[in-house]
Formats: sequence, structure tokens, C-alpha cells
Amino acid sequence: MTATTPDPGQDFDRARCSVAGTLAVVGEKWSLLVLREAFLGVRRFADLQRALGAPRAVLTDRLNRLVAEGLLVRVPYRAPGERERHEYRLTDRGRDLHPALVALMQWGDRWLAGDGAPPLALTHRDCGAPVSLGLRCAAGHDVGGPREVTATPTGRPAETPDTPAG
Amino acid sequence: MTATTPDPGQDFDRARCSVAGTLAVVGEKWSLLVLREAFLGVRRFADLQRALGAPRAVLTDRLNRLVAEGLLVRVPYRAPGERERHEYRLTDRGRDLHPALVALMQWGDRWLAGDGAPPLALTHRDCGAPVSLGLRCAAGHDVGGPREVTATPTGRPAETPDTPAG
DNA sequence: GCGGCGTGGTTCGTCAACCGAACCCAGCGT
DNA sequence: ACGCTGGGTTCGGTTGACGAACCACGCCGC
Repeated sequence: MTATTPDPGQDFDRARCSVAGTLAVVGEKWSLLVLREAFLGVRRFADLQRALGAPRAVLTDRLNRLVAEGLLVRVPYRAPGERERHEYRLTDRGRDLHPALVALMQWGDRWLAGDGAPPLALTHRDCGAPVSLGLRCAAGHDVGGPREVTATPTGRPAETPDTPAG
Repeated sequence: MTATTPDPGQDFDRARCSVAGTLAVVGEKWSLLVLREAFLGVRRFADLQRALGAPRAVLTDRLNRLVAEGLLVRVPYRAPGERERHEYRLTDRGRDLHPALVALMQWGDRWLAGDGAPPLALTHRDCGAPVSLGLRCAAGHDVGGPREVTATPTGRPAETPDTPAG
């Protein structure tokens, strides 16, 4: 993201873009909200339906989709004195979307009716301090904002402007 | 996100959830892709349309929406020898979605046809090292994953189990 | 072994969103 | 005057979301 170069959009193949790819998986309505509930520990169809208020048909479809994509697994289980049920649990693949959810949440906390306290506070379990998401480079520097990031399309290795070798 | 507590979803008001709120703003189809292009430096309607391949009517609608929501501004300008045009530029509010885009991108890089190099590489402009997004707590600890995060609905102030002061 | 109930769906009709293609207008260059 | 380009709007058709109703399974009480 965040072109410092004049326009990396020229020869960058959008069809392969990871943002588009990810949105193709979780970009439909309700998908990310289903995952939010999953992170909150909600696992059963009825609970999801109650929590989200989504139409049952849509919820069925999204769950099937997320299972098919490997973000959730359907796990059968049986509570004592009840018949077998199944619940939806996050996989590693699904769990790895956590930062994306947190990023969306932080934006909402900051910019939407943001005078009061955010509806949901995240704290580090080990120390109780609030957690937040940030960019850092491999050398350990905190990256302040988009302006400090250079986006380079791969395939052409940085397009070195002083050695226009071709 | 990420309940360590048994079920914070019980009394958590979904209608106020920041994830839902954010998705209400940028959750429609194409919105986040428009923002991705904005971060890449694409500013003009025709360029956006070419890059995205979105229907023009939808693109018009998304741009108007993003302007109305204050994520983009329409800036008139005039190139030499051309008539006046206007371009769409990120505001602070829009720029602040950068982490969300990066999070989605990183997920795609990792999980979608992830054998080769990611289509777009992000590096720190000052030092050239690759950048990545991560959770950290205010005490400076790196947070490994969702499991290390506790989500607490506000309104009830953490439900402190050792000092049940009420 | 029959009816009721809760979970987990599916089906159906309606209504909104998205789509591609065509059309339109303003202003520049010729 | 004419065509070209940028930036839209309009239009019919298709897909998707919605809410309400319906269905199947299996536990429970009777």
C-alpha cells in the first residue's frame, strides 16, 4: 500500500492483489461479522443468528462458505443430555484474520461517535495493558503512517530508477 | 476481539460494535478497493475505473459515499492544456484505514496461492526493511495471537473478579 | 409412541444492489 | 463545426439480501 513512488499502480496486476483476494473470501456481507463473533467465542448457529440478526439463509450460506474456505471448521459435539450438535470453530487460517478485525475495530473506535469509550476494549491477557495494532519494520522501527511505507510490485524487482537496464 | 472470558458476547451491544460500524461505512463492494487504489496514488475517476474494472455507476456511488463519509475529498485541479478536473484524495480519516488494508493484504499474502512472492511488497521508506502489522500492548509486549487478548465490553468496567466492589 | 420444543437448516416471494452497455454533457484541440 | 476524452447518468437484466414460513432431527414428558 501507499505509493511513495509516482504510480506503482501502472504495472501492478490488480487481479493478483491480496486485498482483492481476501475480500473475495470474506468480503461478502456478514462474513467478517461472523468471524468477529467467532473471535468472541460464539460458535453455534442459533447464537450467531441471535447475535447478528442476519437472515438465517444468509448465515447458512456464509458459514458454509467460510468452512469451504477453511476459515472455520464444523465440529460435532454433544452436551450431556442433549442430542449431537455441531459448532463452528476458527482454524489457523481464520484466526489469522484477527488483525484485520482489530484494525477495522480500531478505526471505528476512533472515528465513529468516538467521544466516549469504545464499546469493546482489548487488553493484553498477561499484563492487562490495552493492546493496539501498529506497523513496524523488520529493523524494529515504528512506522508512523502510510507516507512512510513504500509499495513495490514484485515481478519487477523495484524498478531501480538509476539502472534502467532494459 | 477474542474472548478469553467465557462469553463476553452476552451483554455486548452489537449495534454499537465498531467492526459493524466500520463495515457500514466501507463494507460495500468496491469501497475498500477504491481506498487501496487511493493509497497507491490513483486519484482520478477514469484511472480508478480502469484499475478496478468496476461498473461506472457503482464507482460513482462509492466515491460519493466515501466523500460524504469524509474518507476522501474531491479536489478540483487543472493540468496544463486541459480543462478543470477533480481528483479524489485521502483525508486523515481515510488514511487511518491503512492498517486495515494492510491487514487484509497480509492475510492474502499468507494464505492465497501463497507459495511465491506477494504481489505487492511493503518496505519502510527510511530503512528499506519490510514492514508488517502486529499487535502490541501499551507495556510494549508483542501479542502473539488472539488467545493473548481479552475483550471487555465497556459499560461494565472489566468485571474485576478479585475486587467485586459492587 | 405422540406431541411439544429447540436447534439447524431450506424454501419462497419481495425488494435492493450490482452489472454491462449505452447514452450524455463539458471543454479542449484542430 | 467536429471529434475526443473525462466524468458521469440512465436503463434493463441478473444476482444477492431480506423476513417469514416451513421442515427434519432428536430429546423430553406423558
